[in-house]
Amino acid sequence: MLTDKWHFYYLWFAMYDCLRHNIKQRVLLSDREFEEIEAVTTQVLLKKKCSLLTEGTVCDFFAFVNKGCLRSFSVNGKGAEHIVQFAFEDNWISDLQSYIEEKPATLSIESIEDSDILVIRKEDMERLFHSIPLLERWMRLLLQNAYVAVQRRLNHSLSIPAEERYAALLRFHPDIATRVPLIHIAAYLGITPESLSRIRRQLSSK
Amino acid sequence: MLTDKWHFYYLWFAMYDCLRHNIKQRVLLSDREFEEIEAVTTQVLLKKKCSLLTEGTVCDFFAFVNKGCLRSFSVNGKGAEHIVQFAFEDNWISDLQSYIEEKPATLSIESIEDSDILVIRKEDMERLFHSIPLLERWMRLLLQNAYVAVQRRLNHSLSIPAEERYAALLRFHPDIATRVPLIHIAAYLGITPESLSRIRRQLSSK
DNA sequence: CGTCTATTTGAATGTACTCAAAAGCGGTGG
DNA sequence: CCACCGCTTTTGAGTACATTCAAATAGACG
Repeated sequence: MLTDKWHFYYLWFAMYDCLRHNIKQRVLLSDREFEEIEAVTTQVLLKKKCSLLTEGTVCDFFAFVNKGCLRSFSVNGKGAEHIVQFAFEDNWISDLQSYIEEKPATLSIESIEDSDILVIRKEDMERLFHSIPLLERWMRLLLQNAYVAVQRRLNHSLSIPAEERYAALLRFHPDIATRVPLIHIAAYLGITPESLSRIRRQLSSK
Repeated sequence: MLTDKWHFYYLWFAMYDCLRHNIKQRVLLSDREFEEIEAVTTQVLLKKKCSLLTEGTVCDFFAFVNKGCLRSFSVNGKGAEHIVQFAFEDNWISDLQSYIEEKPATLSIESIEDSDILVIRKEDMERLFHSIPLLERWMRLLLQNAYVAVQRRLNHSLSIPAEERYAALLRFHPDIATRVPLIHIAAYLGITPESLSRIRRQLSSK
């Protein structure tokens, strides 16, 4: 999972820039508080197609993507994968259900590209909640956002056809088509790779 | 929306029992704190098929269902309804997106049965967050749950066929088939009423 | 350059949809 | 209390669209 030869280089003071910026969007913390958070983060450098979480183990962490791209997914009885979330730069990813209930994860998390991740363990997170009460609010806001996003996605998956959903996805993430293999986007949209391929042809002929 | 002739009768001390019980599941509050919450709740008695929130108005409240059943739904361009949530007794409902961002709601909320609702307005809620810090945690936990639930539903809607999703819904809410019209359950599952009717026939022949 | 995987294409199949009509059910007023 | 009306649910037939399976092509990587 960890690699020694690697191509992300950070000046010591730049490694947490993205994380700080991300947290600042929701709550205002002091430098000391940021340092407290940074003290409990672990950097994980993942090569493409490496696993950060495997179904069946308890997910005891939150991961922040500094660089690269991860996906969380479940595998059904017939071996088909269903993608719950893509996490690009500046996004958080976890198996919340497993994290909260401390039960074996039903999701797996894997890198799609070589990725640079910051991980915070649950026990550290809980400690942070006590020493930095504002983080409770931060977490609430993060969850609110995540909830609204997944609800919108559910609604769309029920109400609009796959072709439009794909077009909307492209509008929101213009680079997803080049960065993420078609097979994963299909698994995200809930259709077969063949169908998505045909949808692409249709869209490009317009 | 409000009705004068009505068939829910409460002893003064029983009206908030269900609400207290619901909050106690997540955080431990003092009687004084409960009273503070109760002081800002408004009881709303809704007849069947009455509206609590209409698409386009800002949703500035959280509603708790004491008795009865509500649904939140969106209407797409072609007039088709898609149900986001059913809220039975002991459940919360709102248009979180509208509530959070204070923008016009994309959802509507309506009663399915005669219902007894407790409403808390956002401004009061924010005040409560300040005077009862534990409520911040309560809200976080509520959101965590809601998030996990909607994510599971999204995952199921992508990965398992409507027939199994309906069977699972019945296992979780055995009374939904009698309390909620087929047409709404179909709108919840994302299929046509005709298809759900055929699914019912198949299931009952087993 | 060759192998392995991802993507595209084609044809046949099946499932869910639409449209139309009949049956069932609940509520209302005579 | 019963007859009627409107709405919900069921049933049927034809259709459209996504899927499956199979094969060809294109791309990525050592």
